[in-house]
Amino acid sequence: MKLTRLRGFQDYLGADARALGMVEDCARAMAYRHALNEIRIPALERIELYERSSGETSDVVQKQLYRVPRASDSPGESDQALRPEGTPGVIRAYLEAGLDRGDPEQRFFYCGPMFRYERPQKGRLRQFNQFGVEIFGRADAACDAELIIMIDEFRRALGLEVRFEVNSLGDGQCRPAFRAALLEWGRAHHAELCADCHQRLEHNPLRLLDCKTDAALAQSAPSGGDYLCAPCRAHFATVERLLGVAGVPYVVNPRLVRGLDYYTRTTFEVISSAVGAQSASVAGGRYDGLVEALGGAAVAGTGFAIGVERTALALAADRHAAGGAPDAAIIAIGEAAIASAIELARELRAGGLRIELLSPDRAVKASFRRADRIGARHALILGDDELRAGVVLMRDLRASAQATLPRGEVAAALAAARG
RNA sequence: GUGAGUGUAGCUCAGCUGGCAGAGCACCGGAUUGUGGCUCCGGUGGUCGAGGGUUCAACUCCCUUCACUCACCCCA
Repeated sequence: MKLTRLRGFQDYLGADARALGMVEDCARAMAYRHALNEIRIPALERIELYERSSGETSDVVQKQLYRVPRASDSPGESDQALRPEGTPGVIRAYLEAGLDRGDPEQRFFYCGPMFRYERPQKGRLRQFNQFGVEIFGRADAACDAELIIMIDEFRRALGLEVRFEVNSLGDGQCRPAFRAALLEWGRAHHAELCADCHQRLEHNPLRLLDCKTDAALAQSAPSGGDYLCAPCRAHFATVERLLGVAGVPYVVNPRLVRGLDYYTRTTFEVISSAVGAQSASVAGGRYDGLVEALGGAAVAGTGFAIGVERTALALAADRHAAGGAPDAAIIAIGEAAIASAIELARELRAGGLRIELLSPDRAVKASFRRADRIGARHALILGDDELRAGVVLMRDLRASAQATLPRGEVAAALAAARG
């Protein structure tokens, strides 16, 4: 029996871990600029929360939920699950704080791990991180546009080339007609549809539109845009106009759909190439019916979630290859020098420098090799001679030059070398 | 849940028609007793995923199984 990580769970080391940190840092900076407030919510919630937001019969609740027992000695039916996404938990917290009746307009962001029991593939793990934004109490199209513009700023900061796809799903007024038209079309073409589409016809007719088996056939299906009512049409037109003014490079994809009824109007995804088939690195949209469906007041909602790992996959390697390297590695030689080296390290770190104190057990030659290996810009040698004279031997490992400096001048010299 | 591909050193991989288990990188040491990278020399490191079968002989062929990867499904 080997102790390996579980299927669908991942370790991140070195540059891979730095890439995730970079994505999260960038997203936090974006959230700060847009005056969003952090919300921290539990990873474990009642299963009922997800049953009510996604539907008891949905695949998500039926098959993909990580159900956990209350305690190891209480077998039987579990009523709690690890969160598969952030939105229901955020709404639950929003309602529990009474904000829907007190102060309904709220702007939140959150970041953390989500869990879905699925077959892993590229860009799809059983534990993954999402950076999410949820805005409540804003029904206007400007809010939808600003969310997409926010993501555009985020991806530009990371230097990512992506494609924005947007669509409008309509609302309770106009969607039923579209759905009915799709059903009718599906029944008329029943013989031509693939086996998967026969399932979709029963459970989720909107998904007929993104069939991969016969994309040409799906093209001939009714298009949602033709069924939008006047208010939905106006809303979407405003979103498009504002995106155009902001210079967001988007395309309208009429086949971009969501399965559940509380999704309304604007929906969007950010598509990254080089991520594999799971190419949507950000997904979001308007969900005006969801707060009410979870027992709150009729408050509009809109938001998105960034897939942190998927975004990191799309990052160019050179964006995060460096960054872990210390300004200096300290090599202490001899018993007396160790305490002094620790003190030197403290002084330098206090000045904001990145310092690694190497093991004094290693041979000097091996210490230099180590300093080089971890990418240290400098090696600082502290032995009996230097100790006596109150100096440090500072070697520039890139330039292969070295000089003896008074201890007090080392920090400034290292900072200067940072450039 | 379905399909395909891949499992050999820490990593990336080679291994022919079945005949001694290999390379590069990494790591450790030496050439250089307080000086890295480059070079040279040496060394550590193997359940060939696992189990079974065929054979004088299996990393190699056959069966089973497990794991990983990609894709489908799904994607709230």
